[in-house]
Amino acid sequence: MKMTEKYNHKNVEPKWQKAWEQAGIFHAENDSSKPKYYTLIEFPYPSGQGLHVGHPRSYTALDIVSRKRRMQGYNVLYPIGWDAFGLPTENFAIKNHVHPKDVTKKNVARFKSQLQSLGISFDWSREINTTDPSYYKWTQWIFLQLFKKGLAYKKEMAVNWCTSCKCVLANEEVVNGACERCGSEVVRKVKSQWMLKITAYAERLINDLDLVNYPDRVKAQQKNWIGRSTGAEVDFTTTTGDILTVYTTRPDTLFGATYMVISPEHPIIEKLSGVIGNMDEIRKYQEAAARKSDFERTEVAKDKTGVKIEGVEAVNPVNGRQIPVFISDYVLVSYGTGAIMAVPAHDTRDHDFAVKFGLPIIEVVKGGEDVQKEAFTDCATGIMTNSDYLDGLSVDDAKKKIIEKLEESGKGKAKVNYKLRDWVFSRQRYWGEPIPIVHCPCCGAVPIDESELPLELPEVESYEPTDNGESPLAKMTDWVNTKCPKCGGDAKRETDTMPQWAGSSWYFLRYMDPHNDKALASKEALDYWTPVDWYNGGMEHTTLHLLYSRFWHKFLYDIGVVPTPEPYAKRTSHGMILGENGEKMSKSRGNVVNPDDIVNEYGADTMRLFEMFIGDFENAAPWSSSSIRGCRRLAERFYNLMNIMTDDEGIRAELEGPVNKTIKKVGDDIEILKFNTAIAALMSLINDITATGSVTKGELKVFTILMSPFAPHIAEEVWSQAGLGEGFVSIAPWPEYDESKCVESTIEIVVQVNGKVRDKIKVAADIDQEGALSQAKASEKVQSFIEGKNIVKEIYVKGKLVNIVAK
RNA sequence: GCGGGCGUGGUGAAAUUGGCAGACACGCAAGAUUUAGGUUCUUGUGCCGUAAGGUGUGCAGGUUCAAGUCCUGUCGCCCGCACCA
Repeated sequence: MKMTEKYNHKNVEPKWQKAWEQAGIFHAENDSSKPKYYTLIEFPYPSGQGLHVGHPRSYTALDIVSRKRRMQGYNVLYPIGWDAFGLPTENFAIKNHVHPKDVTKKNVARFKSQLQSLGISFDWSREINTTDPSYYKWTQWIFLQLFKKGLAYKKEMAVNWCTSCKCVLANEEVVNGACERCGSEVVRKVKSQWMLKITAYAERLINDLDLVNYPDRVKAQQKNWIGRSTGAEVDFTTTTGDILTVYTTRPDTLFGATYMVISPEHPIIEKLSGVIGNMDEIRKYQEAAARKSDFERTEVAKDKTGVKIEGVEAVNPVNGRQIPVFISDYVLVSYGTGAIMAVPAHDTRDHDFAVKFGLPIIEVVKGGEDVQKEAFTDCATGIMTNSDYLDGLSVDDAKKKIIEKLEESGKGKAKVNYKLRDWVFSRQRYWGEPIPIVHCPCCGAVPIDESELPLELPEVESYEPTDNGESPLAKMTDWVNTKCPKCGGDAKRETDTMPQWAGSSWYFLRYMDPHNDKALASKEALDYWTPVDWYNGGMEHTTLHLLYSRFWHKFLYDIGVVPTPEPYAKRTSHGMILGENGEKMSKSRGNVVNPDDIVNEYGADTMRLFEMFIGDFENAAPWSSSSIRGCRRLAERFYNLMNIMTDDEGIRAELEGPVNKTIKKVGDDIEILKFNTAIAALMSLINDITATGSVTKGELKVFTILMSPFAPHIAEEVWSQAGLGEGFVSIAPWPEYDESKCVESTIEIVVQVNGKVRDKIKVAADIDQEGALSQAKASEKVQSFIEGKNIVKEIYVKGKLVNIVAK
């Protein structure tokens, strides 16, 4: 027997990476008779820090799936690219006086070599980069289509302004009143901004969640974010004869409305300024509210403030009662109509306000405690009262009836509202896709001709954002000054750029046909590959990227570009890898693990095995520098099996059960993301094999195939050194298991007396109840526990246990 | 406040329809071989107890022959949203 050398990952891993690349075995075919399978991971942002150990967790998981699919005979597309526009690169470029393009190039090169050292079976021939003009040409093209359909529009509005990035942020990018990226304060600023009408798709973005296989938590979070609510709009007439429309989800409580509140920005205030008696006071309140940042405005939520509008009252349309109108910043101008009817008896916020301002509280739903003390908000159980024709009805019935009445009288109607806002799409920065629009004094906003795409970023001297909130592009007069595509007159280019989310909203389509210069992808490619079969990514993208890209995809579906209403058939999410101390990895905490060090010390296979073994894939898991050795041991024990290999091509009888069970277990577990238990099963099998002191060639062959998705380099090495088969194990057929071999002929069943385990007996697998019970009762141990007692009941669970209940 | 999730050994974690709690690892202990910087192998390892046995999945109840799993209550932690009418 020839002793193999000690396993050396430093030689083996690069060797096979090169061999795979040369043979092109991971290239997806656009023209294939095989069934297709499209696996996708969120393409990375090539940051200056290099790869994080978190990246490979997701990439390895879908690599395992992709490799298994190839072995099962699928034509697999598992692509990779770079989401490379964005602020960190731009900020680095500014600081170091280099072009963001060069920074990106360098970062991409580093990421690429790091990823390639992990042996992930990406199809590198389809690599894309969002900052490549041949790519962003199509990002701009999609924008133009959105513009043409009226879904991209410019609007003067209060936006989130990051004081440090000097840039507008989408609502989704503001976290607790601070910039998601840099943590600086975000203030409101009125600016003219490009917007995308994602709200037009709100209903479909909710409903079509039924068409896809996403985790419930992802669906719930998206629904929550879109925030659909049903209710009614009700018109209140003011004593000045104006109409004040409110939105309410509780039209049933209309008889309990004792005052109204409008937001400080409500336009009716200006309209009535001549009539309002205390305009000075109102203005003061408006100014104070405007000065507050989002953060303060929500943080100071506990104590309600407001001012009563003197000289104007509103009339409740159902009972003609006159009620006062207040302004208060607890009512948001951006939601509903910016005005509410206040029902303090049945809304805690209204209750707080009413108590503070001494306003009447009228109970209209019976069933609570004293509404003077606390609002009764549980609408499921209550019965209407003090509400004229609604009295005695349930809340649900009352809602229906009042809406009917309002619609009859023309004073209101049923209405659905969403929390989702339109997407603020402008950024006042350099390193993004230029928005392909020209502003003409005569024609307004005019799209540039599609033949002019891509509209490339001009070279600029300085990327510094300007203090007045304009993009650095605004200083490029040569570029900015142009002719109107419509009338030919002097005009100026739009100088804002698109947000980082633009390029990632459709990138999965480009992978299908990445070099196409006639279309974002050919129709044939789109028809063949769409939808993505399995998309894995982080939970943090649920309300940003995932929602945005679903929106774009639905739009592309509507204009006939893509063949499916949803981009991703199945979505899964990985948990974070934490530092060894259980905290999030960060430089400041000093708990960062560099993947390069791990690959260098233990090898990519060990790194892959460990990241999959570390815990439940969907939950966060702390890194452990000692546990990783267990995975290295598995790799070495696997390699050393070659030392005890016999020429027998078969599988020995005593290992048929374990081998077949492991094939089943590993295969099944990969499908449900249980990589940790799949690896545990492989460990068990190698324990069983080594316990016999030898391994047959046939056994090693199966074991090597099962190992190869997890530890592909070492599997390839064993495959070749031991002469287990032709070609690459990476594309060898996935083994079938024999169900009949998975069941043992004799099994051990547990014998309980009164629910406590007293003995275990070996019986034939097909034993019947009588046989099992009589054998159980024959056990000495069992007898000692039932002696002198009456057997009241006997339970037999087939193949599992016997329970004897004795008193 | 709303939505989602979690709580199991010294550690990471396993556990179809309720059916042997702790698979598989890490760590630790003892032993063997042996390399003398971390190797490999064997055995043991939830807790109490020499043992028989008892006990044990955040806590308190309940259903059941049988509960980590189902039900009720409660405590603690994490994530997302949040004055959304």
